[in-house]
Amino acid sequence: MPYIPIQNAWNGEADCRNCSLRGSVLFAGLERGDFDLIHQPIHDIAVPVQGRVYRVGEPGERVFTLRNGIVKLVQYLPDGSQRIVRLLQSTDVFGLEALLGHSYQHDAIALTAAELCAIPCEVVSRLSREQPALHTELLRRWQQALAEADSWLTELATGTARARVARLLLRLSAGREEPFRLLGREDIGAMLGLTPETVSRTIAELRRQGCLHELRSNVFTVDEPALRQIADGA
Amino acid sequence: MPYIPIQNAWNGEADCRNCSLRGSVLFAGLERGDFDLIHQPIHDIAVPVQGRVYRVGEPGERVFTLRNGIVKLVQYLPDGSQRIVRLLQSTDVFGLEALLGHSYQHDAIALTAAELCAIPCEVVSRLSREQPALHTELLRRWQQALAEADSWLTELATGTARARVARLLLRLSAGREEPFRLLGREDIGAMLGLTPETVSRTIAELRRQGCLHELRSNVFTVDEPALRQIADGA
DNA sequence: CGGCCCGTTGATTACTGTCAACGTGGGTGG
DNA sequence: CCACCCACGTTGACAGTAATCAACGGGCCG
Repeated sequence: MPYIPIQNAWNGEADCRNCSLRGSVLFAGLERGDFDLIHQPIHDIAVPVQGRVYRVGEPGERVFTLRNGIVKLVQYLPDGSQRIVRLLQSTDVFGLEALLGHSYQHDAIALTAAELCAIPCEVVSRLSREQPALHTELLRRWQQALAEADSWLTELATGTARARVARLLLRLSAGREEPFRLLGREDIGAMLGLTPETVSRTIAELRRQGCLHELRSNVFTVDEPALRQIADGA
Repeated sequence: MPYIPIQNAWNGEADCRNCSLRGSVLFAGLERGDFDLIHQPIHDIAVPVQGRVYRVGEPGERVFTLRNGIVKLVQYLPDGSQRIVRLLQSTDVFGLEALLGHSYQHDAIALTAAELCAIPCEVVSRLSREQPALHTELLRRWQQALAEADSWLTELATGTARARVARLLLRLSAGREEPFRLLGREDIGAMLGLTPETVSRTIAELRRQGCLHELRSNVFTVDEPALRQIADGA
């Protein structure tokens, strides 16, 4: 369970002007000149599978943008059980609480190898003071996270195991036609509030019913309409 | 299930300068002069029990501050089942999505008689442009809602019915020594993802075990340490 | 090649949902 | 003002679902 110190995994200073993700990223609205205001390095970081970006309670000094890969945000209960409260993918921003001087409220752990930008809070604070566009973008990001949290609760914590698994599969396959690699059973369980065994059984059942086809080991395609029926309680 | 048009329940224009809640409210950081920038009326609204403040999908034109009472935010699944995703109390702000031009994402329904301020988005947008203090306060509110949503999921959607009910009771009694009126069994169920029957049984059991004392009908005091043990999975 | 982690499956138990009946308090209408 | 009715909480019996404990097999890494 390696904690990846930022320095060790450092790839080099990001060149935001030429960022391949500009347009969908936090700094989307900025002009070329605005980047001159950045006086602290923005790091481009590689995180291995299972690498921890930050830990709950750690003082928050940076905000992160995910460039590729999947990251989970995890919270824990006193009895040690864990719950995944959000899943992040490309262009998502996380660790926003750092901007308010708070410590991080989750463990952020990479589910796949991931690449991300670490932006010092000071940079964001300063730019957002001078650039209303960035400020609005921040609000939008916050609201997006909140909406995601609410629908996560409504969709993934309500109903039978079958319905919840179906809804999760729909989310994960979201639109794309291609097959996709499914997460580990334990992680799925932590998202849905189920045990790994129940998840495994449920997936097996969906596969037998033809809602789900396993191409290679743990790589699936979905029958979206069929899954949606189950998701909506059929 | 009356929808309460704002005009019908109008109490009069709020006088924010002399607001009894200033200090804890959204406009806390403003100076006296700032209020001169308000050119649209802020309404003080009374909402009866079960009154709907706004409806999911309705175009969002106002942000609300709860002065007293309890309001629930509800989301629905395609099969009609509902889930309460947040509970609001005095000084809480809701409907923030309106500031981004979004329609409301929940039904907001009063669980008790409630009194609240309805602030036109335009007022908040304008003030926040001129007043960094308000801007920061907005970010804080957003983050607070997000943190609440995350802990809601972790605490109230994880573990057995007993543990979840216990955690909810601890939240509702939160600190205060005095007895408090419990919500309806159906609402509790909608918060925890349980049926009203299971909630009723669980509460009866906690009462038999002495963790919970019913003074009057549906008015309780709690044995906090005992409840916390159960909440933490004992 | 061996061990280990992970997913799968079975058997059993515990828990929660469902359906139904009953009592009570509050509100309505006569 | 009283009677009635309805909504809500409670409880019981039962069915269905998920958790638990245990065993097994396959793939991957050392």
